[in-house]
Amino acid sequence: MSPQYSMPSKEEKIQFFQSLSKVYSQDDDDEELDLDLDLPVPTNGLSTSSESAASSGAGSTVGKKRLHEESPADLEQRKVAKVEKPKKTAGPTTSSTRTAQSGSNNDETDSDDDVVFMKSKPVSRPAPKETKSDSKVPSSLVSSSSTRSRGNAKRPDAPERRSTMPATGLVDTTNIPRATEIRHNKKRERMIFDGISFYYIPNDTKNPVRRKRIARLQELGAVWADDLNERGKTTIVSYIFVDKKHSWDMMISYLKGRKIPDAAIVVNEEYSGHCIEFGRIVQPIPKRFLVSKPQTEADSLSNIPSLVPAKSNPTDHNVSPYSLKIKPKKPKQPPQPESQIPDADEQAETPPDDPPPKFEIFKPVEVSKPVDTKKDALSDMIVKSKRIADASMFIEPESDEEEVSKGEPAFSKTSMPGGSKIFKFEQHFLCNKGPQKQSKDCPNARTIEMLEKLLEYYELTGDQWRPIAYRKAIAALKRQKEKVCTSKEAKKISGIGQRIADKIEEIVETNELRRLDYAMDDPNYETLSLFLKIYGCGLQQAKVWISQGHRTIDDLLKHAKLSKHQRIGIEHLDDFDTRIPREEVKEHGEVVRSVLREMDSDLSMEIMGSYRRGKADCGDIDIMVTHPTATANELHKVLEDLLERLFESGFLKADMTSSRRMGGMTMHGASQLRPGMPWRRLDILMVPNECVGAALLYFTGDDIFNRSIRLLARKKGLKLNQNGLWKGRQTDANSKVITEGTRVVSGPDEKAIFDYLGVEWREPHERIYH
DNA sequence: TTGCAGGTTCT
DNA sequence: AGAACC
DNA sequence: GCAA
Ligand SMILES: O=c1ccn([C@H]2C[C@H](O)[C@@H](COP(=O)(O)OP(=O)(O)OP(=O)(O)O)O2)c(=O)[nH]1
Ligand SMILES: [Mg+2]
Repeated sequence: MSPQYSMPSKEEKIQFFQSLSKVYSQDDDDEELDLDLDLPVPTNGLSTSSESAASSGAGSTVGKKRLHEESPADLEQRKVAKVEKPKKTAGPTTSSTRTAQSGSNNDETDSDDDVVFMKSKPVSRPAPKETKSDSKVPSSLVSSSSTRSRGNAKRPDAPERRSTMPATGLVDTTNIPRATEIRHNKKRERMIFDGISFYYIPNDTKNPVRRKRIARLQELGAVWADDLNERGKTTIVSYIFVDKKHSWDMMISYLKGRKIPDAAIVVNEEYSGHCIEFGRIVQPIPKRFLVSKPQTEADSLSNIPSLVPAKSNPTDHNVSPYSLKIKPKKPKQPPQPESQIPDADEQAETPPDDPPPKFEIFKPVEVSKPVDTKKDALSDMIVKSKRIADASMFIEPESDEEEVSKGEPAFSKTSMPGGSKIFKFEQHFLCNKGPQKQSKDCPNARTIEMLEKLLEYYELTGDQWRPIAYRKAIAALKRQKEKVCTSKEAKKISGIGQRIADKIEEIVETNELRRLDYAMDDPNYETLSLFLKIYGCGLQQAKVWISQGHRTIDDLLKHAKLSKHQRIGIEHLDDFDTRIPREEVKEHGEVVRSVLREMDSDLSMEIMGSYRRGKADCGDIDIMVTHPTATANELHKVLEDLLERLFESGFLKADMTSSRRMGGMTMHGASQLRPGMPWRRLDILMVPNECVGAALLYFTGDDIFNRSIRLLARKKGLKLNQNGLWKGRQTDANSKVITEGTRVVSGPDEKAIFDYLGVEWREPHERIYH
């Protein structure tokens, strides 16, 4: 192994935000960029479609990710988060000024939150230099790339620990600093909004992000007005913030005839964050922040087009205008590592709050990795695991950890190839954990809910591993029968380490998580979440679109370059983002089954995926087609034939695997039961008989279970894939076979695989780990 | 410090 | 080769 | 982020 050199410049990575803000920055020397990207800025009414799109699905969940599969809790909170509509229900607050907390209509969820970052550091243009006092710390965001253009990026310093003030519902006027006499708030931030008052459209805190923004405005000195012109009162609104997805017209109707003060400046919701970044109130860039009355229909529409002018980038736009560092080489295998500098500064600073990893535009430039490590490491691991298995034969279970669970507890009988039995070693795998209870009555429901939000956030981050760690931790927590209250208790649970344990304790004690507040504050959070719901759009693509200035689905339709999948994904954003009732899944399956029957009576099929695991609703329809004797080649032809028939019947609406190469055995498309019904994602897999057992295992999932049991196989020196369980099989990073190896288990029996691996059999419905 | 599943398809 | 997805 |  070649250890040390592998630590290249992780700091090369640039925080997404940071780069974005740079792009946008109106700062001195950025002119050219501005031109280049010409950010469109949403705000106006062109976001219509995005609105519907956004509201249709989960408000804040990240689509695709197979994380939580819908729990009542999820729905609940989405509902809350979703409320948007410009209904004019500005609560009848009595006082003329409000606080985000008090105004919150639905705050039982989280009582208060104050976000504070950038504490003492004078935000205003920190000297470009990055106090490099210490070598190691890459200082969260800025640092590394800071050199380029000035570092005006947000530089969240260690957030000050905030006194956990309950601020119970009350109005808590303490939050409303008296303008004149206060220079800094308790967090010692400059009160940049001192003396201004603002009104929000809509003027409530139903939306969590909006609430956050309002709270920030207040923290920095602004006064939240109850009405536009507090008649006879002192407050005269100086700024009107129009929240995302609200157009000028919506604002007018929201105001119901009330007049906009002449002096008021109407800006979009991003403006406040922009000022905070700069550390002072800056002149709003018209195109970016000002919301104005559309001249004429035509005009308003044509305004936007400038967006992606014929400019450069249509295709490979290198994303940031600032050609960031770009990835040097990054040769091999791990396409993208990611996890990044975990802690470094994070924990170094204030333990409680983490560092805000913001979104990064580029992947970390991983540098070369020791290629050879893999083998060595692997063999080491195998050796080690063997040793452990032997040695620990009699150790009792106690701590189980890792992954897959083979169900067995301490003594299992299953015989192994080598005559070994299941021991502690295997128990470490998740598989072993029993099925989890339903989220409903779980004593840790609230904790889980919060951690899931954080998980969602980390997924937007691009970190490859942290989200997995969170999923495992959450899964472990779900399996607990008792409420976990302290970090000490939490840490005992396998899959939960110090960091998450601390968060659990914080959640239990304060019912909130500072890290989360911080995360939600990210201005691109929502846009990123929205784009990621599009089938065919992943994190990288979403970042590119955002860096190009796109903010709504409409922007994408009008100006972005879309792949075939993405186009379909956008057209059916709502459909694909909606889970399918079990009954409907079955109907789709029956359609396929009947067609298969016409083709060859020996063909059979099974509905796999979450359906087979017994879920009440599924994200898609997974179908496996088998034949007792057909060869792969024949199956391929069967698939072509099947698709043609399905297409003709009008059932199959799209084939996103169209250029299926010869020999293709899979199909990914969309089907529709009857006209008018939603399109559903349909996945078909043709499986030759000798692969059926492994395919059953694979296609039943869930994915975490698969990874777990595969890791176990690996630790036993075997390889498990959808075609079988192998010994001596080697593949390259690209999964091209290097050494065939021999298939140790083949055939239609999935149980044989469990047996060979020494994993206790688990029914499909017990294979859920997320 | 290091690994974290293994594969397919499209661009 | 990278990205998205199973 | 967790665990070895
Ligand atoms: O990264 C992955 C994704 C999926 N699978 C397997 C397990 C999964 O059960 C099956 C089908 O994938 P799908 O994405 O349809 O997941 P699901 O389990 O069926 O859940 P959903 O209800 O979201 O469709 O493919 C993996 O092995 N690895
Ligand atoms: Mg599925």
